[in-house]
Amino acid sequence: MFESLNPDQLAAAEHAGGPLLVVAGAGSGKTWTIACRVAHLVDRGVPPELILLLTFTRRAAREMLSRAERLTGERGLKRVWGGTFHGTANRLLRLHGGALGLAPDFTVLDRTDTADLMDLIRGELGLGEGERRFPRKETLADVYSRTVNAQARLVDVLERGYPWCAEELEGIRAIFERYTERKRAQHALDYDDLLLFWHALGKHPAAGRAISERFDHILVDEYQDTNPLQADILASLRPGGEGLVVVGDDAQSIYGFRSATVRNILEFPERFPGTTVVRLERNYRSTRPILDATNAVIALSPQRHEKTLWTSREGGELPSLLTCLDERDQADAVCRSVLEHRERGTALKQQAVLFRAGHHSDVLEIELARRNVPFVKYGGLKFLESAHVKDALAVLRIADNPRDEVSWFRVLQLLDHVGPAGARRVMAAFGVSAPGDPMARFLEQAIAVPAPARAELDALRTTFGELAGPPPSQVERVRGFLEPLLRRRHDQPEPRLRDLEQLEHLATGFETRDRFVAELTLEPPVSTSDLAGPPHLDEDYLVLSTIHSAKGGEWDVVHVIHAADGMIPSDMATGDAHELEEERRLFYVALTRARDELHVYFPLRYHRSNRGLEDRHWYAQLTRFLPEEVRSRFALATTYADAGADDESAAAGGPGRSESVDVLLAGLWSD
DNA sequence: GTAGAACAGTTTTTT
DNA sequence: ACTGTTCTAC
Repeated sequence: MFESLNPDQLAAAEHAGGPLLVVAGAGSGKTWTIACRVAHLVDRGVPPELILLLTFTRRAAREMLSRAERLTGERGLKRVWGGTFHGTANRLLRLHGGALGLAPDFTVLDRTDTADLMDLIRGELGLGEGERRFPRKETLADVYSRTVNAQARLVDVLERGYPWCAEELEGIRAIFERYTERKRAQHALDYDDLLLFWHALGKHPAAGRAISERFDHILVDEYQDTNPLQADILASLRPGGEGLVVVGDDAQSIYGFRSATVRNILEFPERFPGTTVVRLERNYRSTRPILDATNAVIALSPQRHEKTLWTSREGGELPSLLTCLDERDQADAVCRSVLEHRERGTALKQQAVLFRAGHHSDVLEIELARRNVPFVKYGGLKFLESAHVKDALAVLRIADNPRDEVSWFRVLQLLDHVGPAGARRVMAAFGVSAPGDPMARFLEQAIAVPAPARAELDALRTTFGELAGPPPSQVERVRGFLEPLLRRRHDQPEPRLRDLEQLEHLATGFETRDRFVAELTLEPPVSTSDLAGPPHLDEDYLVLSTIHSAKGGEWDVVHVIHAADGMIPSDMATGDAHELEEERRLFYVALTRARDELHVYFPLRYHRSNRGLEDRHWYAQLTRFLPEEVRSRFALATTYADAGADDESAAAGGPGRSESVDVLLAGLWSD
C-alpha cells in the first residue's frame, strides 16, 4: 500500500524501535507520510488507542486520521488519541488529574480570562494606582505565559523581553503569586497550566506510569513549533524516546512569540541518543520556478539548517511580483487575478490570499464583497473575544464551576446598576470562595442589589436552575436571559444576538456542556465558515488567511499581499535578529503554500488613518526579504501603465524615484 | 457607584 | 473602524 512513497518517506513510515526525527521540508509529503505511518502501525496490529498523534490543530489531526483510515479501511482509527498538546492535556487531566489534587470539573481560562483575573488582583493589591504606569493586563498575561513556557526566570524574561516593566518586578511577582493561588482555589487552569500539570503528572509515580503506558507510539507534527515545556512533556512520557517520532522543519518555525524554539528540533538527537534522522527533501508541491524563488528567500536566512528542496516538476511560470499604487489598487489587482484564474479553470477554493495580520485583508474584503466574490477567512477571528459571546460562555462556565470568580464578576455586572463594586458585593454576599456549594447559596440566599437589578437577578437564578439537557438548548436558554440585557445595553443588538445564535449552532454535537465550553476555549472556531454552519460543499469560495493559520495548507494559486516592510516583516517584530528571522520564515511559509502559481503584491503607498482633515499617507519599501538577487526569480510588473519607468525601478519602489512618484500622482486623478 | 458621553490609543501572529 | 478608558452628572 505504500507504493506511492519515496525511499525516505518509506523509511519514516516503517521505522521501528528507537526515536525518530523526520526533517521534512515544505511540500515534501509530510502529512501523507505520517498518515502512512499510522496506517502501518495499525496494520501491524498496534491497537489505535495506544497511538497518540500530537498536531498543531485538531483539524490537522483529523486530516491525517482520515487519510490513514482510507489506507487501512479501518474505522477504528477514531480511537487514536489525536489533537493539540493543550487538548490532549485537557483530556488526560480530566481522567488522571485527581492524582495531583485536581478536580475533574476544572475550568479552562483563555488568554483574556487570564488577563482579567490578573487585573482583578492588580486592583486588589492597589498596584498601578500611582503616577508610574504599570504594565497593562494583557502585558501581564504575556509575561506570565512567556516565563512559564520558556521555563525561565521572571527577572530574565522582564529584562530581555519587557525592559520597560523591569522596575515593577516586585509588583508583578506579587500578582503572579496571588494569581496562582486564586486559580487553584477556583479550580481553573490556564493554557500554560494545562501543559504544566501534564508535565507534573508525568513525574507522579503512579499516574505518570499510567499515562506513559497508555501510549506505545507518539507522533508529533510541526515539532519546530513546540516550546521547551512541551519537549519536557515528551521526555517524561518517553524517557528513552522509544516509539517517539517527531516531524518538523526548522525553516518553518513561526511561533517563537509563543516560546516555541527551533532548538527542540535541532537538539532532538542529543536529547534522545540513538535517534534516527530521516530527511525529506523532495518537494512534490510546487513548480520548479516557485521552488527556486522560495529556496532563494530562505537561503538568505543566516542560521539556516542546510537543506535544499528539489523537484522533478518541470515547467511552470515564474512567480510574479506586482507593484501596486496603494491598498485599493492591490485589492483590485487581486480580485482581477483571482477571477482570471477562475475563468481559466482554477476554482476559487484552489486559490488563497495570504497576509501577515488579520486586518490586512480589510480593504480586500470590501472589494470582494462589492464584486460578489464569496470568501472564507481564516485566522484573526475575534468571535470568542467579543463581549457578548464571552458573557454567554461565562454563564455556562459558572454552571459548571460555580467557583469561577472571573465569570461571576463578568456576569453580575450585566445586571442593571451593578458595576464592579456591586458585583464584588454580591459575590461576597453569597460567598463564592467559601467552602460548600456557592451555587446553592446564590440560588437560595437573599441578596441585596439595586432595585433595577432585582428582576434581572431573579432571571439569572431561574436561568441557572434551568440549565440542563443538550448543550444547544442550554445556549438557547442563556440567550433568552441575555437578550433583554443586550437590548438595553447596545444600540445595535441584532448582530450580537446573531452571534449568540451562532454559538448555539456551534454547540450542536457536543454531549455535555463542560465539554463544549472547554473545547471551545481550546480550539476556537478558525474560520468564518465554521460559524456560518456546515458550508455547502458544492459552494466555491476564495480562501483568505493569515500566514500563521495557513500553515500546513496548500493551494494551486497563492496570492501574498502586503509584501512591504512594516507589514512583513511587521514593524512590531524588527526589534532583534531573532524576531526578524522569524518574519523571514513566515514569509517563506507563505510563499511555499503555492503549487502552480504564486503572485506577490506590493502597494507603494499606504494611507494612515486620517483622524484630521488631511489625507495622510506614507510610502512603503518593498519587503527586505526580496532583495535584488531574490527578485530576479520573479517576473516583475506594475498595475499602472508606466511611461518610461522600467519594471525594475518600479519594483524597487519608494519615493526616491521621480518616475514612480509621477505615476502615483497620475493615479490620484485617474480614479 | 453607576451610566453615558467624550476621548484616546490601538492591533501580530495563537494554544 | 473599534474597544477600552476617563470624565461628569446623577
